[in-house]
Parts: sequence; structure tokens; C-alpha cells
Amino acid sequence: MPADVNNTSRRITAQNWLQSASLRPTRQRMVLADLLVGDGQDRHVSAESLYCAVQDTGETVSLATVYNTLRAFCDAGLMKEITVDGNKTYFDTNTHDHPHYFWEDEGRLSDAPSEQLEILRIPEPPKGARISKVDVIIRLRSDE
Amino acid sequence: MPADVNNTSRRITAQNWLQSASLRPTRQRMVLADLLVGDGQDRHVSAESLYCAVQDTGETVSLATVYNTLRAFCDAGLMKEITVDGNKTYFDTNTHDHPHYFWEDEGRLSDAPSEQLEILRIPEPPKGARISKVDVIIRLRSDE
DNA sequence: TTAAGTGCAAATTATTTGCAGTAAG
DNA sequence: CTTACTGCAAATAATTTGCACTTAA
Repeated sequence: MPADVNNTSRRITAQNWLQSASLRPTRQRMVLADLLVGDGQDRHVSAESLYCAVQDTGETVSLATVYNTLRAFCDAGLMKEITVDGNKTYFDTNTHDHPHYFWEDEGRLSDAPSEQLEILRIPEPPKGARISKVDVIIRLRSDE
Repeated sequence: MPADVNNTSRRITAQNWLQSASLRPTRQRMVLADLLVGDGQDRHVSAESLYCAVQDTGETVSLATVYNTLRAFCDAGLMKEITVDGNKTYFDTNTHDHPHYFWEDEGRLSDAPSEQLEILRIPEPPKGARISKVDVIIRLRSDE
């Protein structure tokens, strides 16, 4: 077994994460940041799901602040917004371009193994335009 | 020059299109269907954009009916819903899986040349799940 | 001390729905 | 005739915003 299964040494603290984007470490932001990057795993959340996660910790952050803070994290480049479902906005702590699974039955988003995606060529951008992002979303349904 | 530049012979009439899905050819549906498949081109619309297109023809169809009818066309398999922007729902008359360009500046959706997209391998679905659809969205920004 | 952050309630926006009237088969 | 379709106005749902209060620097 490797020495550092959980990659503790490279784990980013909520504190550092906020600091790296020059965002003030308020109590609310610390609570959210901790839920988002506290264990070093990539997270995919909606405002609502994150709000529920906060409540499970016993802490208090208003729903409006969850919305505003997720926006702030995106503006600061700490997270990326992912559009998969017209009714909800999802946010990803992994800001690199990578494919996603969207579990249609549950409305849940997760990473797809990017090493299993091999794209040889993508359509080139029409003249006058450049590619800002390429989304690959693999929509899943549970077997019957 | 080829004999049939506009592919007239294969062009589907609004009438036939509705008929093929056993949908009653009401005046409103005929107006919308005509705008959607009348010239044999694939169309990408939002409820709002289609509603405006209707008004340009001088015809009248209520916005609610545009919404309901687009839903009905999707339910009948005549169109596909495409999710690219959390604030608006887009519909495509081309029901086959194919890549899209999304012009972020204008909020416009169009087909990307699918022959320029070469995907060698996509992540396999986790056990218990099957792939229902793979979306490839190439987001574009105008230069400078 | 002061600019930024927070929370509430109200506003906004896209879409859906209830229902009474209209039209297609 | 009878069931599906349409249109309006009201309902819904996710997200944003105005503003008075609080807090980090």
C-alpha cells in the first residue's frame, strides 16, 4: 500500500484555497470551502446540494450566500460551472477540461475517467471564433 | 451544379412531419412545423426565438403554445432538447447524435461539422448504467 | 475605519399548469 | 360529438438583487 493513500501531503486547505484567489476567509466561505476541497476530492455540487451539506455539519450559511459564494468561486477561477440540466446549475472543483457522467435518474454529476476518452480530432472553430471550452457529457440511465 | 441544390425531393412537409408522429395538424402546429422543417434545413431554436419567428410571418401562436408544442414535438420524437445554457432550453430538429457549436456571445446554437469529430473511445458506462446520450458541445467566443 | 461580505425578503426569468373555450376526427 | 389543442393568467422554481447590518483587514 502506498504511503499516502489520501494524498494528504498535496491536500489543499480551505484557507489556502481562498487565499490563492485573494478571497477573504469569512466563516461562511470557510465552511463552504472546507466542504468543497477539505478532503482533496473533486466535488460536483449544486447550490441546493451544497446548502444541504452545510446543514448536515450543523453550521449555518444562508442559501443566498451559497449561491453568491459559488458564483464568487467561479469568478475567481476556483471552480467551473457545468451545464448539464436546464433546471439546475452545477459547479465543479476541478477546473480542468474533462468529461462528465450525468446520472439522469438522480440528477447527479460525476467525473468520467478521462483516460478512457480518446478524441482524435475536433471540428475546428469557424473563422472569427475560437474555442473556449469543449464539453463532453455522457448521460447515463440505470439499467431497468 | 447538381440538379437539386435544395434537396427538394427529400424535403419533408410540415404536414407529413406532423403526420409521421400522429400529431393533429392544427393551424398553430402547422405554422411552427413549417418554420422548423419547411425548408429542409436543421433548425436550432428556443421557445422565445421560435415565437419571434412566428411573429415575423404575421401569424399568431401564443408563447405558451410554443412552449407546449416544442415539448410535444420532443415527446413525439420529432425534435431533441439540447442543454447548453442554464437559462434557456434549446431544441434541435436533427434528432441524431451530433456535435454542436454554442456561440457564447450570442447565445446561439448550431451544428458542428460531425465529419470533423473523431472520437476513438469514450469512457464505458459504470456497471448498472447504460449510456443514453453523449453530448459534445464546442463553446465558441468571437476573436478579440 | 472602510470596503467587502452576509442575510433576508422581494424581484426576476424561463417555463409549466389550470381551466374555460375551440377545433379536429 | 368527444377528445385533444389553445390561450390566457396564475403558479412554480431556480437564481439574483437591493439594502441594512456585520466583519475582515
